[in-house]
Amino acid sequence: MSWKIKPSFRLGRMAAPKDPRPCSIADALAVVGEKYSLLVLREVCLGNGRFDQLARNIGAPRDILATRLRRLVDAGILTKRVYSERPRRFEYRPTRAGLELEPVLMTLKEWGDRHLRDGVDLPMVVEHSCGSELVPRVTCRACGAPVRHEDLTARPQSPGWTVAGPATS
Amino acid sequence: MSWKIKPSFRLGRMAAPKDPRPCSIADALAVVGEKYSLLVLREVCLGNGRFDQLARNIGAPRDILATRLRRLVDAGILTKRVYSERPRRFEYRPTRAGLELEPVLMTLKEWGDRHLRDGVDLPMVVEHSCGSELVPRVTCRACGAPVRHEDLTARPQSPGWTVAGPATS
DNA sequence: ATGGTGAGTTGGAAAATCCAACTCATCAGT
DNA sequence: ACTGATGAGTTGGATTTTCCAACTCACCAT
Repeated sequence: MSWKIKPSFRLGRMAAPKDPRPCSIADALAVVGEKYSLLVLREVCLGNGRFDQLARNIGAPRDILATRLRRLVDAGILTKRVYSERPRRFEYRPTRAGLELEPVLMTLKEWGDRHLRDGVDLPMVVEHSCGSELVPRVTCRACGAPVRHEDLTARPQSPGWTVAGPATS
Repeated sequence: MSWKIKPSFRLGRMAAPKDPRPCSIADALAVVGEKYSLLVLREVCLGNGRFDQLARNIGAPRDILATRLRRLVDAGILTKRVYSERPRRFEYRPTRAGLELEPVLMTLKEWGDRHLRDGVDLPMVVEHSCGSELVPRVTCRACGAPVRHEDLTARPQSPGWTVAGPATS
């Protein structure tokens, strides 16, 4: 019998690392990127923080929901608090860090409103304290201009970052 | 032998619908919420649109990556274009809709920078055309104020939306 | 004693992911 | 002509997650 040499060993090719880039996007997704996690946050931000409400409103299997809640509490995004002793009942609420994810949710919602709404059912309306409907816009903190792809340049200063220059279709 | 009656039938309890809420966040996540999808978008926005680059930079299994790319192309977020006949080679690029997800990415990145960076490896820097480092901020389009949870009120006008009032930890 | 609610847990089936290796076409070097 | 490399995937099998319905446990109401 003859041996087939593993191609990986023919030349000492390095094993590919899992996520080569030190990236806050990847890290954030590792925390809130699993299925249902952001929907949990949506509900919790709306004040619907009880297990059964969450299961119903999100449509998530109860066991999965339970593990997501554990994870989000561990990650410091949610807190679990007792709202009734005897019978013991709990409620999940967003922490500060959790609330600060709301802009992400709103930005995603706005994208969905523009690209995915079919005209049949209207998007939910969120009202801003200024009196008008909230249409979130992502701006540059320094100059205040809306963020558009054309205005961005990635600077690969941390090692592990290589870019090929801006891309447009 | 005695029958155990399914509790679901004891009282005519309605089967729980999958996602009861008509929600743009849920819809958006159905498109870009699967594992790796947003990382693909990150790379593609950086101009790294080739299969092997994507696989390396993201650390995704090649088969999964292939199905994600198909999905993102189908959803109109990416286009696949030939950059070389003979040998036939392809490249993925963001569409307009894809580019418009970049603010979501940047907002997520900013959250990660603030909450997840450990000080060991620095966050990647994105430069805005105004000259300073981009720190994205989500604002209300109407009044320009930064979006904070305290200033938001959900108006459940579409059916299926019930909220319990704002929540804070 | 029976039923209901809230917050989960359990067990088994179904689906998705992971991984290394394989394909196929083409080019580059010797 | 052969050997090796590159790009863009595909394939088969093991592992991990998800899904689902039912079950638990504690308490309250009738």
